[in-house]
Amino acid sequence: MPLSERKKQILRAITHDYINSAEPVGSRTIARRYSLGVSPATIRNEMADLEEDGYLEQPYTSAGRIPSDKGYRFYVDALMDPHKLNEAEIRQVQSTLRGEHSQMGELVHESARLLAFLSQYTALVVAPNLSHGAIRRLQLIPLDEWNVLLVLVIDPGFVQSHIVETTRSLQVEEVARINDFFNRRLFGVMAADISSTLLGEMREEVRDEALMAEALVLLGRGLGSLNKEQVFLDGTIHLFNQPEFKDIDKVKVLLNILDNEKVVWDLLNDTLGNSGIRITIGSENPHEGFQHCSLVTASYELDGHVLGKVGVLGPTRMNYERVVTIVEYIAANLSELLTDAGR
Amino acid sequence: MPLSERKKQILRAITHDYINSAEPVGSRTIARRYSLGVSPATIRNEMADLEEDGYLEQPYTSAGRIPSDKGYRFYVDALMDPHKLNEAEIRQVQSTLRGEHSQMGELVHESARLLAFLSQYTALVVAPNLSHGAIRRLQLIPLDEWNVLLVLVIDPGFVQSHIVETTRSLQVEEVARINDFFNRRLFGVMAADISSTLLGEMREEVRDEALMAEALVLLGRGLGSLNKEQVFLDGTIHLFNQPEFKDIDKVKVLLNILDNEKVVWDLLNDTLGNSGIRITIGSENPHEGFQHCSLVTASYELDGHVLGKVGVLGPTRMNYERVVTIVEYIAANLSELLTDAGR
DNA sequence: GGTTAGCACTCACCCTAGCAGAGTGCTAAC
DNA sequence: GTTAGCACTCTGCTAGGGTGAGTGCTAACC
Repeated sequence: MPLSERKKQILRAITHDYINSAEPVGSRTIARRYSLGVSPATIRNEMADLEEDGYLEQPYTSAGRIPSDKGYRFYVDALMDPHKLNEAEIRQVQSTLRGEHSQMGELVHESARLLAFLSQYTALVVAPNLSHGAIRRLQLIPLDEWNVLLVLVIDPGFVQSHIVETTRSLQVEEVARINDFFNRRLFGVMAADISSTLLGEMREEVRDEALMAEALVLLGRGLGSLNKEQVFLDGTIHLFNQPEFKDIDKVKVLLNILDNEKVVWDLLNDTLGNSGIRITIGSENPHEGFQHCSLVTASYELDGHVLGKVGVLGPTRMNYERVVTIVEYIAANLSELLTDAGR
Repeated sequence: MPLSERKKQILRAITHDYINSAEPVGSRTIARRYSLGVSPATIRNEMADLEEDGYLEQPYTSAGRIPSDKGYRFYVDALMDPHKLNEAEIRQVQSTLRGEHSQMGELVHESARLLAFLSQYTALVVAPNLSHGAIRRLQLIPLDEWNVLLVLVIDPGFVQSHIVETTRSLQVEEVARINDFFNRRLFGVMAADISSTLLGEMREEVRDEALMAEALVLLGRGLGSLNKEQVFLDGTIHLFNQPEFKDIDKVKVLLNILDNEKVVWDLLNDTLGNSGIRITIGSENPHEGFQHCSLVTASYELDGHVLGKVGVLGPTRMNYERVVTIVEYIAANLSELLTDAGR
């Protein structure tokens, strides 16, 4: 049975109040602060109903009410109003992200900082999986007798470089020939597709040439480290400002979990391919340890392909209205910037 | 007046005990745990003397004693025994640092992780100041009509790359000519020395060639971002395990300070040029906010030049014997690896 | 003169009891 | 269906007393 309009108003009021104060909310407070035109006693009756239906809970007998995970879920889905970023905040995003970034990786890092700063919660960002990007340029640069630098530029401008050892010194013309061959064959190819089959084909083509075969080995070695997905964390310090984490042990547990890149990656990517904003509330989260946390994530994309994720982690009592707006805005900006960079 | 041998023994015993237990140490404990051959009463008398001389202090009347900053200083300078790393630890350092690092920067980052893990305190590392490294290779790679990638390899293998916009599309031969000119003129030159004078000279040489002049502008732009020194922090989580930081506000203050890269940099570098191990205890630290912390730092070097610093930050009640050994060992390993890489 | 036992004293820490305050559920009246 | 009144519950705070670790001092001892 759907909630009456008045119940919705009360649930919204309690959620708002609790998000601001972190204190259980009583019927008097609601009656005083939100003019619903009814007395505390009436609100008390409604609250009892809402609790019975699972939207609210009581930390202990005769305390005020706080929203349950189900309550937050309903609030997020049906009750909250979108928050507007103000002029200064928009300007800050624009200038920070559009500033000079000598490397694309820096842009992603910067996004995490911005996200943490604006939301005042902890920001999580997964850097693009480069193995799904198209190769734009691939070049060997001889350094000295035994070392060459393999530089890989992947759309829309991510640069990876690896120093690799060679078994013999390469001549300038040889390097030129290799570079030429590589770029002719690999321009525009998705890095992940280079795997065994394509390398095999190329090996066929150059069968008779020891030089090229060796170059292919170098390439393979360089591509190997491409799959590593980087996770950026920022603003863990904001956890301490939340009263629910005033107990130092809780923060310790959380930080220990977040130290594990794999976990953070899973956290953000169990929704891979799923674009748009996504909110995970408390117990909805599969990873225990985040039972009292909520996560708001969004993807950033290039040409319709999900490149990576940005997210904000905070207590379930998080300011969803604001966080959703911020995450959405930054993800959109990132997508836009990456697309522009590829032009 | 110098301390008697017995006073030294007692000071050492108290320091050891306090480092282990974090509890003020009483005369009975000392008599029981360390066989000095005297009764608690005698020890009490000696402790009273040590307090009068400023080596010990009492948190409150009729509690045990704890070392003062002066006490720690004396301990560090004259009393402590060097700690030996065990087999497993040595193997771990070797394998972690000597493992595959596609980029030198990763090596530095890895050192911070290792330092934090082994010491169980917070690790601080300043990455090498590249502007003092010799240029080994410098190369433009055309990406598309408007962008080229400037790749800079600096001894002993640090790679920096920047995408720069050009005002016009460059021909293949032009790029080759530029690369050739650059490497001929700049090989082995210290990045910092490229500044205005050398660029000016080069500009003279190519005065009549618009192409080269433009290339020089690109180079200047790329070099600009070289001065930025990166600071790595790791193991901040270990702060929480220290009883002196069980008060969440203290940790918050500390983390807020550490968030500021400039401060961390200053912290490590007020000893720049000064090689060897350095220990800063509590109030010896110029930055207030670190009044209850100690810092153990060492430089890592290349060819006798200080490249950067590694350090460990913990409470004044830190295990100096162990930390000093670890910091020394890792700094030495880093120096060695960097030197080897340059061969 | 240095060392030791004995003793009174101090102070943090822990536990308990009591009190105030916020908020509830229930009942009865509107 | 709504509201006022009231008894009840539970937390958080404060004050008081007991405990224990450790000291400084004094006097006796070698």
